[in-house]
Amino acid sequence: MARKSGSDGKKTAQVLRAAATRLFAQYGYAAVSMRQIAAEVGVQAGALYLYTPDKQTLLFQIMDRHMDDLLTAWQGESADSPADPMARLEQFVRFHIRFHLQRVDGVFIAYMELRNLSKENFAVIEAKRRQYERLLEAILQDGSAAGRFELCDSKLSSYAIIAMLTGVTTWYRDDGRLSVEKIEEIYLCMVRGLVMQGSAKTGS
Amino acid sequence: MARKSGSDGKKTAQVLRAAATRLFAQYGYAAVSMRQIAAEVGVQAGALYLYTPDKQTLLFQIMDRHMDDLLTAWQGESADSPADPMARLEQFVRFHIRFHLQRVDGVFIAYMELRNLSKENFAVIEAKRRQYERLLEAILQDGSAAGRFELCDSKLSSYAIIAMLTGVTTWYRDDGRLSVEKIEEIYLCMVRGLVMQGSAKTGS
DNA sequence: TTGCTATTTGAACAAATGTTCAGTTAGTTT
DNA sequence: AAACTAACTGAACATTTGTTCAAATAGCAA
Repeated sequence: MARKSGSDGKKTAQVLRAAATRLFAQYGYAAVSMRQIAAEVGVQAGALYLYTPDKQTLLFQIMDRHMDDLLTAWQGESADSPADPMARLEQFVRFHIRFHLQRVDGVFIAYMELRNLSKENFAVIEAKRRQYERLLEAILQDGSAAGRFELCDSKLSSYAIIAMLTGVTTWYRDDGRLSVEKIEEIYLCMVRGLVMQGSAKTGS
Repeated sequence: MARKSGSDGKKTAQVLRAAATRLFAQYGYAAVSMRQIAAEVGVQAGALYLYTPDKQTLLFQIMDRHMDDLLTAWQGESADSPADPMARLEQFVRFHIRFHLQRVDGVFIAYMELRNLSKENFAVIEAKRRQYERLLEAILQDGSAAGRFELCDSKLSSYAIIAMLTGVTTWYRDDGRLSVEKIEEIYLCMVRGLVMQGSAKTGS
């Protein structure tokens, strides 16, 4: 019935976002209640409505922030992009794996909870996902036009590469047998093979 | 309060499974109620408990049946497996894409609803998923041992290939620009490049 | 026709849900 | 010290949830 000692709105907002992200990733949006999230934050459910108009907006803002962070981080990363398409592809692959392994919960939600978004919210997130996918597609098309790649199909190659790269988050463990650097190397190796397919044919 | 005219338990059971599969895939297990499933079946919620002990078991049985169908179908498909590892890999890739595109809802649930399974149910499904993944890993290892593949990493190659193949279900449309056959060819091409990566290096 | 079985209805039950808000206390400003 | 604002509590609200089960009807066998 009272304000808690030491309460700080900014701090609570951050704790709320982190708690909601973790619980949505672990159990799923619809399976987690506002009361559960509140308990994790250390407040009552009613207090959450000081920080979010409703549960749907809470989910949307987590996903939207994740996509914005991803696109912004790539913009910074690619500011000094090399000219060589293979080097740019390498830059993208390393970036994708590194960024995603640092935000496994956010990535998980961004891919798993699309169905729980309202139509309008879905459209916003979908547009940003397509924007990110087009980044890779552009790299692939440039490389193909420059004769550096021999793609099986431009669009499907970008779908396939994104799928395999994002798939890393489904099995990666911090204490696993492979470091992030090693995983980057191995996935780079596989992606090179995938985009250089034509050379593989002539080599056999 | 009465039995419906023309009611047939076997038929209702099949309709229930199909309706639950479609609704779980479209909205998610936790977001769909037994009343919604019942409405889709054309009965009241109480009637569902003649066919399933509870909601969790309904989900589990859908996922379990899907995995059983997948493993059984592969067993039939690979009964006359060619000896050449590349041909066997091709067989697997075609099979995976074809099977998954014929059961998009089932596939979706099998991958998306793991979190909603109880511990015991999860263990059962997880074991079958690993069994399927090992099928591909065995093909890759045999090909590598025979000198036909030059893998970047045996285990990660199988993870990456499964991820990209399964990812097809996230964008495929029946009326899209590509036929299932064409998709198979393109993904085969990409998978070949991925497993022949070493040859690509020496070719450059 | 009678008796039995199968299949369903419809309401009940206990519990949980998202959201609201008057009231209370902590922190800040005057 | 007083006044104001911020941050929370706790209960209420309407609704929904999974599940149960007595009763009713349809289908089938004798």
